Amino acid sequence: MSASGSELLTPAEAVERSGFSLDTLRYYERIGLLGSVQRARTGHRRFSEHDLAWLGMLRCLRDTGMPIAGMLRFAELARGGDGTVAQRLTVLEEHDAQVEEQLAHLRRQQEHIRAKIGHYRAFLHAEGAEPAGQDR
Amino acid sequence: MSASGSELLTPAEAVERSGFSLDTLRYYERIGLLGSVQRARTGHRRFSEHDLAWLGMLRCLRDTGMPIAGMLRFAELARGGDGTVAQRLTVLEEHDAQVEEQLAHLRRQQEHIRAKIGHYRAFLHAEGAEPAGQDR
DNA sequence: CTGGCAGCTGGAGCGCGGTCCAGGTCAACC
DNA sequence: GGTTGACCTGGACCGCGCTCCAGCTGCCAG
Repeated sequence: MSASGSELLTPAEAVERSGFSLDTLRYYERIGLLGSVQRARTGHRRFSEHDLAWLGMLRCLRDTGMPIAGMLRFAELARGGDGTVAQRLTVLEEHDAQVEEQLAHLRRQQEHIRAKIGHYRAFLHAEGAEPAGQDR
Repeated sequence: MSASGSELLTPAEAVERSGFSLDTLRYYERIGLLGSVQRARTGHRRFSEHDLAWLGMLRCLRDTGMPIAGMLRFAELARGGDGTVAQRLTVLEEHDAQVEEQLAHLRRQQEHIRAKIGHYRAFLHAEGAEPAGQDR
């Protein structure tokens, strides 16, 4: 706890830097995704760089489709300290595999979309070249 | 029993082939994503191959993150016939671009996850090699 | 004739992930 | 002293995309 007392961010700054809304930050704290945010004397939150880094991790997990329950599990492990690193590693490895699957699935579906696009283009091309009837 | 002068599928068959639940098929029909499914005399649905193909398209759009409202718009265009092909093409092209963004974003986030995994591995490695140290 | 089963309908309910709101506290500035 | 503005809290509410349910019909097997 040696931090230079000045590295703390106001809620507004944390919103800006994390990209989460203030409501979401409060929500995450409430459900335990974000532990023990410091407070100013007034009761206002003060986010540390550490908090911000953790929020970056949460964003990453969230954006790759991990549900809140999963993030919560990860958060609890993280609170468990160094002893849980192996478990956290496992969680991330499994999640990484799921992300890989997502990517593959997305690419496959994208191919279908592109095939359809090609089909539509061909149709329009044919129609333009051979105006079978009336325009417009 | 390849009866099938008409190739119509029962609800159960449609569920199996489309991968959507029966409730979802009914829901899609209700909200207008799936127009005019035929009925047997008993009132039971009979899905055509055409319906199944359309459901495939819907799955593709849904799985790539298009919201129901977007699919609905696409469905309405599709019901509009050949005259809407150009608009449908535009919709799909835009959607394809969004899928591309999703892919890029997912890949970026995956890199972060992998970096973290690397970090954890390094930690475990160091700990295993040099068990006496305390850190933090 | 009797069951059982597949499917029907309209409508209520759910899980997720936030988002919004009323009512209040402090600090600072005019 | 008064007003503004950032932030606080607990709890209600929301939009999405289904999912479930009660109560019913019709068909086929035994």
